[in-house]
Amino acid sequence: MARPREFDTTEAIENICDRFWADGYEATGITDLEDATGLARARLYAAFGPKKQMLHSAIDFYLERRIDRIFEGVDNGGLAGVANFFRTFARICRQQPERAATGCLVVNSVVELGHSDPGVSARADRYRRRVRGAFRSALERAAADGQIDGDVEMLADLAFMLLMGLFVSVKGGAPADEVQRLCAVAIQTVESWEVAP
Amino acid sequence: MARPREFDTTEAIENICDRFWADGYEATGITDLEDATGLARARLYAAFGPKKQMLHSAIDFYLERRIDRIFEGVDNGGLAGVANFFRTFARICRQQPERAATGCLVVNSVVELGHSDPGVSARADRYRRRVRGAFRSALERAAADGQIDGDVEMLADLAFMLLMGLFVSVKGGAPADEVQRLCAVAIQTVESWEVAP
DNA sequence: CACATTTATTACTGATCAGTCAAGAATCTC
DNA sequence: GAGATTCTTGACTGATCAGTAATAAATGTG
Repeated sequence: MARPREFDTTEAIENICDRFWADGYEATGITDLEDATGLARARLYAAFGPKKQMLHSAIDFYLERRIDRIFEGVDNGGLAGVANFFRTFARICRQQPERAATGCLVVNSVVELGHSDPGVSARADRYRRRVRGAFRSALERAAADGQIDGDVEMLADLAFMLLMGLFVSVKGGAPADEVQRLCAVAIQTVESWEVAP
Repeated sequence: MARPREFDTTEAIENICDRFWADGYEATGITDLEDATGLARARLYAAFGPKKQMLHSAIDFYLERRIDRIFEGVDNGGLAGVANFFRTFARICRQQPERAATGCLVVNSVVELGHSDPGVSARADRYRRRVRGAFRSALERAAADGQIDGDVEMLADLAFMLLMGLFVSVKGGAPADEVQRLCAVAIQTVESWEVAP
């Protein structure tokens, strides 16, 4: 045991996460992270390692504290869980357009860095499995309840692609009405999978 | 009139385009562009302006010589035009996975830079209109021929989101079999829009 | 209290970044 | 051929980049 750390590393990672999320990896300098955390660069390096590793930690935080929490609500929600997810997405785009315009940290990172960084790629894999897995679980439940009768695997892939389409559109600064229209299409599509009772 | 330029600007832009396409905006240095074009930096600046403007020119080239040409084949192709587009996409992912993994220059740029750069945003708008417009034209033709009977606007949005989902997935280094599965889902989805004759 | 260990602070690296400047070379018009 | 104009060349900026070294301060254990 020795001198204790004077700051909360989780809180710092959260701020680092928000910065990378908003500005991207290359465009975010260590100086920006100093501003975001209020910590001198040497403290950041001592606590989190080099910049790439800071991104990895940021993505880990994002997966645990954002993605997991959001998709817990989808896992067992049946068809409504999937539809409500897209409804919530639409509402956030309406109510917090600035926040929505940051898109998704994982999507942003992986599109920026491609498969050049194995650490990011591995986390992108986890992300895809988690998101698609949540849709699949929800749809399996829906199928078990006789709510839908399509190919669950295929519909899960479809929902995943719809979500990626939304992320790209909002991040690309598509006008609000276009985003709402795309959301409506996603919601209608999901709802159309329900068989007549 | 004075001393003529000794190099082909279009050819240079094509090489610049390929570099930005493969590596992204921030990760591409002027030195990389010198390597890609064989031109000294001062010549690049004299011919194309600052780096952001080089990206703009690169995207313009991309829209004209890649996007336009690809989607000319979709515009009047009816439902088969849309389905064949996704089939071609799947084939490229199979035959030229390296090339496919670069995704789409516009999507990459807009996800990396967000709506911070108006020049990129404007080009992203043009891109969305062109791509979605091609899908819509094709589907309108299909509707006129009685091949489909759904809401053309909605289906065009859907096709657009599917394509974005594919771009994100391939760029993110999704395994080949997963990419093929996603492509198959996109193709099946489009084909499912056809009404029984 | 002394020692070992870790963190905090400050200043400082060399490298690389985008972008420029000045001088020479090639082409045009007259 | 003279002069104006543009392009080419190569060296050169200051700024910023990620990352570090050295020292001081704070804790635990003996």
